[in-house]
Amino acid sequence: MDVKTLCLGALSLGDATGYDIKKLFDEAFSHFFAAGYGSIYPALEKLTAEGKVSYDRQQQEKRPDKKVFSLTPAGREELIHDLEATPPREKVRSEFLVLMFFAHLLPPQRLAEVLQEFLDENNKNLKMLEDLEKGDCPPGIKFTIRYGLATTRAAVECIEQSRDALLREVYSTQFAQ
Amino acid sequence: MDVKTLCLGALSLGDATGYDIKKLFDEAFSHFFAAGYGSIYPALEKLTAEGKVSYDRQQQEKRPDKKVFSLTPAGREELIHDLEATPPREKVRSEFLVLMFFAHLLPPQRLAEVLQEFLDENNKNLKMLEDLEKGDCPPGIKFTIRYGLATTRAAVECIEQSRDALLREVYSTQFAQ
DNA sequence: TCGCTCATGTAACGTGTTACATGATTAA
DNA sequence: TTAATCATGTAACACGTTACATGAGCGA
Repeated sequence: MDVKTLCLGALSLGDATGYDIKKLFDEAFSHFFAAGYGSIYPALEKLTAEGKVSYDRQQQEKRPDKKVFSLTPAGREELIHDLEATPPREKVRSEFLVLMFFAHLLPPQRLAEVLQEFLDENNKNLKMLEDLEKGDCPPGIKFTIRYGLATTRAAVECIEQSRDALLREVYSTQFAQ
Repeated sequence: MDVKTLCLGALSLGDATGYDIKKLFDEAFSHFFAAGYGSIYPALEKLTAEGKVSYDRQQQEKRPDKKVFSLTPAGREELIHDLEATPPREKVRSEFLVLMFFAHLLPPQRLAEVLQEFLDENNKNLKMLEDLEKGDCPPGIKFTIRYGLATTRAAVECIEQSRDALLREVYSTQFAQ
């Protein structure tokens, strides 16, 4: 599953421009899939070439032209087949946990900063998810929001509970060096 | 931060072969960073060329030769500088949540399977983490284990609580199509 | 006037994935 | 006899990231 599939998915919710799709990645998809313009626009181009999406060029006053993309029937089929064939995986790449793993190699002040920054980041994400939760949406989408809330809250609680002890212990134990 | 940095980190725990390092990725690092032989061996080669690791070739009876790598002083410095310069990010790529987001496009049976498979996978990871938790290790490492346990348990609970309602609701609501 | 929103895209680069290739030993 | 463990590596490919390039309108 790649950015192309997610673009098909985005368009299954309604017609959209590349710009609109990017916003979807930054909002509704943000806690489980990332993509930037550099992968979205080429993906839409490939999908167009494959006949899985089509677009309508719309001229605008005082704005650059828009390409409003729509899913074609072939695109909808492709999306459904992709989804059916995708095993439910989850891959985390956490630079935060790498830093924690090697916490004893960081200067104490930096370790404290790292914990605070990560906590702030998570709280920001929590706010975004809480806002999303208020909206009305299909049960599948609602589920992704609740899942994000549950795991992020668990992360925040875990850090808040361990932080002080961690800062004290890391530099007093002699495992390192 | 890339596989090279993680290899330096692995070697900061003690000398090791590429094969040993792969095991570390599959065990202690597995819930926050992935790497296969195809990225580990080339990383060790580059680090050798840069003078950040060195190796001792050990002949073995009935086994292929081993290259036992060690961190050089330059490598240890590089590791520390890398860690200090790394912002605490976390990136999730969850094909599972993509499937949930578009749950209404999956056949009911497949949706049930997907939920079960993902739950099984998480329970397997929980067991691995629970085993790791029993061992004695530095506080930073202990923290990564507890963090993994906390977030994975939250995920499992969230799925168990929502699963039945989700399976019922997804196909009865009319948001889709 | 500063920064944000709208709007599209390219090109170079870095990185990682996958499959392949080899092969003996050992425990079930 | 099957699968797992030990042990190393390569090559092609896919994919995504980053930085760059452009530019008007609008609200604070």
